[in-house]
Amino acid sequence: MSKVKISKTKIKTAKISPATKLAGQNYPHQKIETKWQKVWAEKKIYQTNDKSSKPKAYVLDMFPYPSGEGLHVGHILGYTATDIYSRYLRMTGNNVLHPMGWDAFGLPAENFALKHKVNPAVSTKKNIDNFRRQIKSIGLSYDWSREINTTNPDYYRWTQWIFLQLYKQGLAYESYEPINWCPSCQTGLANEDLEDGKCERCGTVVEKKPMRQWVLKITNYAERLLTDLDQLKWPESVKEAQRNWIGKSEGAEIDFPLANKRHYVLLPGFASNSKRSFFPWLKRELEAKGHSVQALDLPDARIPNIANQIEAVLKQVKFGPDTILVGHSWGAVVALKILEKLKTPIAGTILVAGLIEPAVKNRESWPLRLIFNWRFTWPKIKKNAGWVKILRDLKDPLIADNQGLRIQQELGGDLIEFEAEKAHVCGKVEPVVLEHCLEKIKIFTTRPDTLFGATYLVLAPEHQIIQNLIRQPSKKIKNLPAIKNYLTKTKKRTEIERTAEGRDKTGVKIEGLEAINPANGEIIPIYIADYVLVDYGFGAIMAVPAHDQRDWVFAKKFKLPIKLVIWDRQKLTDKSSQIVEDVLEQAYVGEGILVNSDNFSGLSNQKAKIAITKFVRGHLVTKYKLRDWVFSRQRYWGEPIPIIHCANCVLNNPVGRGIVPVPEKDLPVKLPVVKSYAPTGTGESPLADITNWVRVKCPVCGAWAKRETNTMPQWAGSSWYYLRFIDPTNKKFLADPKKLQAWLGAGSPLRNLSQANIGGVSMYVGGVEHATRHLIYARFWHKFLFDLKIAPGSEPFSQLKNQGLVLGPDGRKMSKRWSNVINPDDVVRDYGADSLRLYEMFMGPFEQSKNWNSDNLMGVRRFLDRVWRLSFKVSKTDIKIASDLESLQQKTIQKVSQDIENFSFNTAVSTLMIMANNLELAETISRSLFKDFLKLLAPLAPHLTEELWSNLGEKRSIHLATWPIFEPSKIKINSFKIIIQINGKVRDSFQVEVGTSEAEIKKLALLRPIIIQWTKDQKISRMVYVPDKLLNLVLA
RNA sequence: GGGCGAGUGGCGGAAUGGCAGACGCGAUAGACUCAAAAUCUAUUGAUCGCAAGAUCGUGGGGGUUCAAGUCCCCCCUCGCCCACCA
Repeated sequence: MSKVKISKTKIKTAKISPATKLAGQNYPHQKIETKWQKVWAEKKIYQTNDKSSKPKAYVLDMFPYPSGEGLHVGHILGYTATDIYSRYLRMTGNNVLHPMGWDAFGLPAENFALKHKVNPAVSTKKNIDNFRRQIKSIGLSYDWSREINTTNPDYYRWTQWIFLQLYKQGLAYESYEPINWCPSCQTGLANEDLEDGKCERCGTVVEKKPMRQWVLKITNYAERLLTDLDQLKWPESVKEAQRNWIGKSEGAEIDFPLANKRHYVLLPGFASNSKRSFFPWLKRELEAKGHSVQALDLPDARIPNIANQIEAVLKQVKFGPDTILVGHSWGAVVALKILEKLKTPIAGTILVAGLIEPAVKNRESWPLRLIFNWRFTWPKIKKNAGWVKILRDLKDPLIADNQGLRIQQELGGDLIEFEAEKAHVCGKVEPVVLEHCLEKIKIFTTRPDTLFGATYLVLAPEHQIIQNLIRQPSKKIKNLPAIKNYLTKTKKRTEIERTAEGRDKTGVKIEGLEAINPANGEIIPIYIADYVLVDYGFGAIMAVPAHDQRDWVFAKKFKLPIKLVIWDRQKLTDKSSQIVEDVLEQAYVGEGILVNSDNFSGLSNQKAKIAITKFVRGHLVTKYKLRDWVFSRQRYWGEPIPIIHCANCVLNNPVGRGIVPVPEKDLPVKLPVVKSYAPTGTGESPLADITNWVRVKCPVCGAWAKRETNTMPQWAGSSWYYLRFIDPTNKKFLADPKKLQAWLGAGSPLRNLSQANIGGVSMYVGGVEHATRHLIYARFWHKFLFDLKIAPGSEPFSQLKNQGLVLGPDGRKMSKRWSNVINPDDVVRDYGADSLRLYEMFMGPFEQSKNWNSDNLMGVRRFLDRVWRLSFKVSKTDIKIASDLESLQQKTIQKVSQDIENFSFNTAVSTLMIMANNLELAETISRSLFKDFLKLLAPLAPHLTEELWSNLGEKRSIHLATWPIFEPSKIKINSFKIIIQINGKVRDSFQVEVGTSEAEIKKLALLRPIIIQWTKDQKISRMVYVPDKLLNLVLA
């Protein structure tokens, strides 16, 4: 799960102070540490018992991606913290689940393997062994009986199982949309895998490439992913990052009709004519908008002769680039046949309740089945059709249900499925037909209140209208070369160049195409500009330069009109309507009152949002920046997607596209072991070449079929692993629901959340870099499993902490490039695991980034040596403890407990240092006092404390002992110091007995010589007394 | 451009609005030692002063308060994340 990149050379490590500094009275860390690690493993003292009745706590680290570089000191920071926390919770009487595993599928392992010509399975195993050895060497208290590995078929069987459930719920689908393609890694990537338009792995600039992909519909969960954030005890920055990533914005979708006049040709259906159904109404409506309309009657309507019909149409109609052909039912078939005959393309084609096969419901004897030759020359039709819209009545009693999709497969275009006013779209009035006959540009805006100020439209270069424009150039477009030129330039520009260059706005006007502002009927120009993104909203915006800074800049550059429609209530004057550019120096984006907006002028802009949207028949909608999760990788080292493609099933049911999920009983679909797994670069996974693996009998029809050869992305296995730890060896299910309920169900006091019922891991710790990937993906899968009633709560991780970055001694990120990498193995060897652990905790606040400093490491080692020497001063039997030492002990218990609970490990360490310093002053140390001290230190330095504990004759491990109880009554204070301030400045202090009254203290203070000196000749106007602490004398 | 976080000795860092600098590192001096290391003891924010002590001091500027590192406003610097999202 880590982003650590694989190195090719051996890591150079930074120098740490030589071990010789340790000579003298120090403890033998190597001997002690290996000894106790062995004992703990043999006695299995960290194994978690599901059946225990103690309160449960699930403390989890983000499991590592086992890279070839080995464990990083940054990993250890997080792992040590959770280890201390787990040990503390155990000692305070909780049943703690604290497991570890390996997130081992993914690109880096595969790239590493390719480079070194070993199988990724082999190198991965080697890396895991090394990680495990290193982790064990620092004495972390994981329950190793629960170790999991995402590349193990017993594990990924359930990853595949979850995918199948997603598929069955319609949340996994095939897409052919252009996606991010990394030419170096030769695979598609999700949006989340990009950094600055570059591949997050290798830094190569990604391309947009259309290809077949599996995609997960995470967008269905956008709203829940957003709102449930409020209930999580997570760092605010991570929650904010997710809110940002989901990117909710509320606004309106509004249609801008095109201003150009068209010539509509309407063809009626079988046995019908231009006077029936919606034809007369549609003609009237279109003519009212200024278009010309020919509603034709076809000859021989009841026994159609296609040749005659085509001839009749061609005779009456002059087809040109402004023609829009509308065919209803059989008329749609005639329309296609006419398109076959045309020499030049028309503007667009609308097929209403159309068909292309004699697939008609309940009409076996339909005459056209026999007398018509159902063959079409599709490429010719496609070339001439212009834009295509296919309208299908969802309850059509005649036309077979698959015809809409079949036409789309042949012609492309938009398939609109709706419920007609009358069956088979035969109503006198069919608004959906009219709506799609009229050409318009749909835009999304968060500011419908500014609609009257929309002075032009801007389309993304990839917008459908522009694609159509290029394919079927209308003579009315006067600057086609300039448009083409701009599109080519945009294409060449990378994502980075598009966003860099100080965000200089570029664009080009479409000469000869105009739109109508639906609010005021003004005809406005249309521009193409790459600052509009195709995959957000509708890839088109209305530009309101007066109230949007980007539009402002663009309008200034292209000298477009700027029209003020909102103005500050305070500055509102009679002349507001003339303010515009000469006063405005930039867009006015604030709230205000509408001006220049017809009847809406005078309204507050908030109210106008709804009113204006309603006025232009727009809709209030919510949009999200979150995109669906591109889930295929064209690579070898990942979980195979459990899908079979069956050509035979396509024939039987074209709508199903021949996608057959692998039956659950056949899981796991094992990744085949092969010699060559290099990426092909063709957009196919290397698995495609493994013929005997790809070839498989279709589980539905039995014919030979092909396996899906794409694999899952690296983030699949980590999206549910925390569930598997709960029941890692379950053969029947991903985990026993009862155990899931026990460990993740809501209501555990340790989760300590105000809102109940979200459940989840009690404490989850890992790097902040997973804010928008792992942590969003896992929440998505968890919510999905929650909906399936498998997960017991709606959130996977109720509490999250991010460890800060551990930088090199030079303050730079640890990297072989700077030779500043600290190898934990060296530290463990020279200073011991306890020193390493304690040092990392002592470095600074847990969540802050900090530099490595070997001198400071030496400091904590000295502390441990001091504790070692203290043990020689311990009394044989319990002796009386001095009261001030006892008070200190109680304060230490309280502070260390609090600090561990709050992850303030640095101050916990310093508190223990203070205690040790005080113990050192004593001739002999009370046995019970020292034992309590060892317990407090045990979570932080488990080896040394275990050794000293056993030296005191204890037979049972200190880590199974009970945490000392804080007893405030034992804190005995006889006197305390009162600070005397004069005007807030400290001037004096003195000791007073406990119980001295306020009046007495004031009296004593005024008798002090220093105070007399400071206050002489001056009047004390006020005395502020803070009980037991301070007295402030305020002089007049 | 937006969001989040942070600015405190020579360094890492501590401080429920109540003695700024806990604890540790480093440094200086001393003890031990033939010597070194280790260990122990003392000192260690700056300035002035023989001293007692005084003044200044938590990025900068204002404010609230008897009292501000801490709360409020403005500004500067650094780090991280997101970024033409209409």
